[in-house]
Amino acid sequence: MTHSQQDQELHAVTLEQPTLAAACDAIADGIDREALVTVFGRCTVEYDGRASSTLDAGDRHVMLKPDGAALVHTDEGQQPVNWQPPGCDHEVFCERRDADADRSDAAETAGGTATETETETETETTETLTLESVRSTPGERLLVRFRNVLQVSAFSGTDETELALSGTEEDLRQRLLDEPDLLEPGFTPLATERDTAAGAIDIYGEDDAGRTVVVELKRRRVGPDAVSQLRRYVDALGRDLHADATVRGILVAPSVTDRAKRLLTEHGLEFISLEPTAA
Amino acid sequence: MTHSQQDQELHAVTLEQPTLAAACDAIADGIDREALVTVFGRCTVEYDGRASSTLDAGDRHVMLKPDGAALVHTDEGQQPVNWQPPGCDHEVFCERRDADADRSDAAETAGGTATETETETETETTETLTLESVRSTPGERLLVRFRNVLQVSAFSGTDETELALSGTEEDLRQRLLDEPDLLEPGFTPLATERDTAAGAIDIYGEDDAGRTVVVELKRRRVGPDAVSQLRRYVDALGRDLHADATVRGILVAPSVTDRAKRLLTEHGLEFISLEPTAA
DNA sequence: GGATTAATTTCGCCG
DNA sequence: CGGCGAAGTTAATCC
Repeated sequence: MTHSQQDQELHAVTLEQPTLAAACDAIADGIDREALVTVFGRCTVEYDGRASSTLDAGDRHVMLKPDGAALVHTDEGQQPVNWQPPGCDHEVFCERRDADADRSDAAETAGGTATETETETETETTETLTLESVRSTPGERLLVRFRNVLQVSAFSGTDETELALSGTEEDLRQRLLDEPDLLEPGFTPLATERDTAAGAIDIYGEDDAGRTVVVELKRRRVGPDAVSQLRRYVDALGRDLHADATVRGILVAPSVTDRAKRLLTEHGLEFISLEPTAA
Repeated sequence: MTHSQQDQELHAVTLEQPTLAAACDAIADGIDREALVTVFGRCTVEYDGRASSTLDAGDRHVMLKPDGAALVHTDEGQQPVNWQPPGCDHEVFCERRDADADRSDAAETAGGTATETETETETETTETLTLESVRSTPGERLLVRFRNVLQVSAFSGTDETELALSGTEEDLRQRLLDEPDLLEPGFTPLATERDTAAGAIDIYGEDDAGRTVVVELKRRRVGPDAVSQLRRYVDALGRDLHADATVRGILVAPSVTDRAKRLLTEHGLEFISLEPTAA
């Protein structure tokens, strides 16, 4: 438990307004030490892998995690504008680079007089700091190129705790298994995750008349997709069992949309309103 | 265009090892100035809203965005361990708080001698820095309580750019519309997003024999859910049109899983392999 | 590693 | 604001 405790000791190293070379060293050191590294500054971003994307120059916050994840955040949105999943190798390097290569904010100079001769034809070279995160299976690559870095930080710490979450579909399942009458009086659960040719049924059981019941659980209000899912299981189970067997399909969720309600009716399926947690 | 340019000028303010009071002031100031604020330190996290969760003390990186988003990141994973969507109000305050309230790392003291009398019964009060992000519709609240703050930063900048992304389902749709023969010779697209009682069809058209065709597009390998979706649209369209109309359903994707293939066959649906981008 | 499905999914579009 | 479906979804679980 105490091995490499020094590496995980809580501390943070920060550089403000560093030169690109100094930023590069600090980032490389942070990656080596398996710290959580953040970089803030003006950058462009390129991604290529499952899809492809480019992002022109803007001010963004980049986070490199020791597990290989990379996150590029703008000042808006919960989701990063670009990212890389855990399992990547992070690299950082400085290079002299032709400034014309990413002239992303040069377009704003429109409307000038025709006599303007300020078209910059000389090849300005600028130093650039590049972050590269690569993984395979599937092969994908993220490139973040900074021309200005305002801050670099490397954070170390420990987090051995696990999130305790309630209100999930699993909670709803337990609630129904603990009190099957919540579905309807006489319902008897026989199996969970029962496999069919179309996938696994959440709860498989029978009603008080001995009819087979397929229960599909959703932790929140459901739409047409959940109805299709239930229908798929009912169909498959009907095929798996004797052809003449009656199979009831019951969707359990807090509520359904109108369209879902209609689809349920069309296919002879039922709905029971129930939430993951009581009260 | 130049209004409040000073507010958006690129800069970063950082405090290292601040007192909780100083951290509180800096965070409050950053929120006021609509900066992107980050806090690193040891904290506990509570969430209550669409679900509920608690997280014991650990070292984490918290980001507060000016649009109201909040992100709590550990050193692992692409996803934040806790978060709040855009649209929240961020608040920060310091308070003296009973240390027993969250004694989350006191459990590690096991294995001591039986004569230990160090059980801290005196009520230690500790100053605590609390971040609170709240929104309504749906009502949900995130609480992050720090007992130590190692760093606070406030970042300002501009990002007017938009991500240019390719390899999406929209690309696949355009590819098929530009060259309908990629589906099959003689296919004629008639509409996109054609509405049915079960939802909108990606591409609606007819084959060279005049039969109605429903095309469902997926940018990547598909499983049973996509087959269900296609089936839903074919069923609905069959109901919408004359009862005797023949409706073909074609799934277009790079590939399908075995189970999906089986479901397609069972329901008389077809599959064409095609990727979002050529080559 | 692939398949399947949940998720505090998030996000965008549209009525 | 709610409904609906895509997403470079991510993440967990099972095989």
